[in-house]
This record gives sequence, C-alpha cells and structure tokens, in this order.
Amino acid sequence: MPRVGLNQQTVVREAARLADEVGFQQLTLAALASRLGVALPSLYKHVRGADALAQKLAALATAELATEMTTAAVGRSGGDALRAMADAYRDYALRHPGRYPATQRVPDPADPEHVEAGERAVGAIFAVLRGYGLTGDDAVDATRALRSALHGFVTLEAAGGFGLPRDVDRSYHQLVASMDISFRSWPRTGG
Amino acid sequence: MPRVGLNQQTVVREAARLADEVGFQQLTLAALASRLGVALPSLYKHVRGADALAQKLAALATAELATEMTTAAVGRSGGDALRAMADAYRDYALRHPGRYPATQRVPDPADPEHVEAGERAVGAIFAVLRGYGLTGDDAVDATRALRSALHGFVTLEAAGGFGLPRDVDRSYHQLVASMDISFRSWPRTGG
DNA sequence: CTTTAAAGCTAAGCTACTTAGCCAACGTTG
DNA sequence: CAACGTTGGCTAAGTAGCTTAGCTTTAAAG
Repeated sequence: MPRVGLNQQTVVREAARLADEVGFQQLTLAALASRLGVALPSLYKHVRGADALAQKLAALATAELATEMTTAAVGRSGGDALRAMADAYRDYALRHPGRYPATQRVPDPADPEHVEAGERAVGAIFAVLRGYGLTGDDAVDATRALRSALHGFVTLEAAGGFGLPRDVDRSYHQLVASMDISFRSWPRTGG
Repeated sequence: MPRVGLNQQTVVREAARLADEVGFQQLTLAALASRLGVALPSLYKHVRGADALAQKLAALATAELATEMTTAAVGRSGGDALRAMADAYRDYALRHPGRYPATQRVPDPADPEHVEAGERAVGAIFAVLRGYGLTGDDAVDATRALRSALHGFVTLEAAGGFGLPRDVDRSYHQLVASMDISFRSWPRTGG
C-alpha cells in the first residue's frame, strides 16, 4: 500500500473543494476519502472525525472570508467601504457555496486560528462602521445588523428563497444602499 | 397489537413538538416513532419518509409563522406595524427553535397549503411595506431586505453568533428601527 | 541495518433511513 | 353477527454514513 502523503491541511482543503461542488450538507467522509484515494478510516489519522472536519473547514472558510472582506475595504471609507465589503461578502458566498455555510459555525475556543479568523471578520465590519462614527454599543448593534442583513440575504438567495423574477443583484445593492442610509442616521443610544 | 390511531396530522404535529425540544437537525424518525409509541417503519404509513416529513413540517411552521405575522400587523400601520411584525417573527423563532429552521425550506409546488402559507408570509410583509408607500420593484427589494434582516438576525442569534455581552433584544430593536428609517427613505428606483 | 512512529488497511459495530412483506384490527356490508 | 377488505401496525433485511480497534507496512531516524 503506497502512501498518499496526506496531512490535515490537504484533507481540509480537499474537503473545502468537495463541499463547494456537492454542498456542505452533502460533504461526506466517504466521498472525501474516495476523492483523496484512501479508505475512509484512514482520514481519522488526520482529523478526529466528521465534526472536527466541519470545524476545521469553518476555520478555513472564516479566515478566507475575513481576508476578502478586509481586502475589499482597504483604502476606502464610508459607503464606499461598505459597498466593497458587502460585495466581497456575497461574492464569496456565491463562489464558495459549500464553504460559506461552514462560516456560520461559532469559533471553537480551542482553535486559535478559528478564533482569530472570527475576530478579523467582525473587526473588518467594526472598522467600516467607525467610518460612520459608530462606536461602543452603537457599533455592536450596527455590526449585528449588518451581519444579519448580509448573512440573511445570501442564505435566502442560496436556498432559492427569492422566487420573484426581480433581479437579485439589484435587490442586494438596494439592501446595501439602505444599510448605508441606516448607518448615517443610526438611532443612537449614546453608548 | 392495539392501534395507536395515528394520521399524518398527528405525526407532523408531534414532529414539530419534538423538533422544538431537540432541534431541527436532531429530529429523527427513530425518536419520533418512539415518542408516538410505534415502531419506526410504521411512520411510513403516514409520511413518505424523512424528507417528506421535513417538508410537511415546513408547511406547518410556515403557516403558523405567517399567521402570527399577519395577526401582529392587523390594525397597525407604518413603523407600528413593522415593529409588531418583527417582534412576532423573532418571538416565533425563539419559542419554536425546531420549527423555525424548517420555514426556510422553499415551498413544495405540489403542496398547495405550503405554497399558500409562503404567499401569506410574503404578503404580510408586502402589506406592511405598502404603508411606507413602497410598491412594485421597490416593494420586492424592500421585502427581500426585510426578510434578510429578520432571518439573518434570528439565525445568528440561534446559532450563538452574537458573542458580545450587549443585550440582544436591544440590538434587535435597533435593527428594526434602522429598517424603519430605511423604508421611509428607500432608495427608489421608480419601479 | 535496525528500530520505531505513523500512515495506510480490514473488520466490525453503531445509528439512521428505507423497502418488502406479513398479520391483525377495524369498518363495512350482506 | 359473520365475512371481507382496507389499512395500520409489525418484523426482517438492506443501504449509507460514522467510528473504533487492531493489524501491517512504509519511511524516516539512529
């Protein structure tokens, strides 16, 4: 039995590719093993099991998403930064339909890279909101609002939840424009 | 073997209760059968299988949610209606953590009750937005925005995605207040 | 060359879903 | 009230997926 030469990184990366092809829910250890050319139990030499694989995939996807969000906002501010970041967010979800759902897993405190990736993603949003003068409790509320809007939209879109023929790109831009208006006149609490 | 006297409705209703207790993902035919006091394969006399059960549960939950949204908005308009409906939406998701995820399934065209329930839910949002003077393409965009915001928020909340200590109720109210502002100054397209 | 850690394997068992086919309870009808 | 047919229950058996145990062989290190 010649060795294939796997390690945790190769396994997780291939899982990410496979998930994008077949969907996050359809990502199975059997399919992954066959794709990597090994028997299923061999995967256990590299990941603790199906749940641990999902967690590592979450860490990978969250890191990628955080990077794309940060990159998009660099050198911009205000509505410009908001639009660029929102577009990057949705682009990532559309380009990586299998990885995106993984990013919703709450970071595992035992995985520093995962925690750091989550902080980077939230931090990117925080930075954009600072450009609107939002800080403290207001920034927390606004961050939750923005995350909710973006996540909700791409989730509904991916689920096929937008039945009507109206152009989805346009609806997304309108949503982002409305968030821009909201942030400029955010109902302040003085936090 | 004395008969238990099940039918599709009893099975689906019990599935809904069970889902709220253990979670939508943990809803299993085995657990449901044991709860109903029958052997697992007996369920197949009432539902076509696990996927069909999930679909029927989706129809039930969507109908319940649509009713609560509609009821909440009755006799109100504008921001008043928006707040009442949004509160009803989140209340439902919090009271029924197992049913709520089921509502995200796109209605089965072969199930008229499911289709009708979906139309009622979207119609309820449409009606509220008409109070803001939003119609046509603007109403479609605004409906998608509102659905995205509400769905995204309750989904992130249920997933434990809001790590910071800031009060979640308050964040939700701020989100709804910001949507109110958005709808009043919606970036019109003239649709 | 020997030794050893680790990467692969097979075998076996678990849970969950599904299908097939049997039997008994119940409602209907003569 | 007896016979009958429908149907709701059952057991048995097969599939897919995850996991553990324990063996073998590769390949690197001494």
